[in-house]
Amino acid sequence: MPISSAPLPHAFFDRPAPLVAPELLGRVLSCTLPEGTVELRITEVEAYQGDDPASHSYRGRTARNAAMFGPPGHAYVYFTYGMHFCVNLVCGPGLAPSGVLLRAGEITAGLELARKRRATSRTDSDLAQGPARLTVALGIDRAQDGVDLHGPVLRLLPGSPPPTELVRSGPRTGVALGADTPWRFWTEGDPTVSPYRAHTPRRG
DNA sequence: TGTAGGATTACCT
DNA sequence: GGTAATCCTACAG
Repeated sequence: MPISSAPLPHAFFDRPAPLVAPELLGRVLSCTLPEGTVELRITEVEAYQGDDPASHSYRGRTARNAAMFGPPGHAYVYFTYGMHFCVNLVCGPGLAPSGVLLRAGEITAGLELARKRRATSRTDSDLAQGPARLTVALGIDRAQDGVDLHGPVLRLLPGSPPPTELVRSGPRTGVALGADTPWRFWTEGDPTVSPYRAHTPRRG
C-alpha cells in the first residue's frame, strides 16, 4: 500500500477543534461503501467545541451528539432540517466534546458515483459545495455516525494542504449563536467553497 | 441575481 | 410548539 494512503495518525485529532480545523484543508476524506469509493479534498470547514453556544455539545450529551463525546478520530454524523445529514470529524483533547464540520470539498476520486448521487448538480464544483451536499456525494448517513476514520469505510488521508497564504478564516455560516467567532476556515479562490450565508431566522 | 418559502425530524423550552 | 451547523425550486426584478 502506498505511503500516501496511510491515514493521519490518531494524535492529529487529539487537539481542540479550532486548532485542527485549518490543518484539515487540502486533506482527503475517503468513503468506501458497497457501491464504490468516493474521495473528497476538503476546502471548507468549521470548528465547534463544548464551551461554544453554537455547538451541539454545549448543552451536554444526548443520543444524537454522543459521538462528539467519544474518542477523537471518529465521525459524528447528525441529521438536521428534517432531511439533511452533516458530518463532523471528532477532535479532543481526550474525550472533550469538539469537532470539525466538513462544509465543502472537491471530488478527487469516484466522480461518476458522486455525480449519480448528486443528480441535481449542474457542475462538478457544486457536487460537494455545502455540508449536506457533501454527505450525499460521499454517501454518508446515520450508518457512519461514530465510525473510526482509520477504518475500511472512512479514512482521512494526508492529501496536499494549500499554502498558508491561501488559508482564510471568518465567522461560521448559518449559526445563530457565537456568530462572531472566526472558526470557519477555507481555501481562498477554490471554486468548491460554499458562499457565505448569515443565519436567517425562519418565519412561520 | 436575488430573495422567499417549503420540506420534515430531533431536540429544547 | 418553535428552532435548527440546509438545500432546492419558484418567481420577481
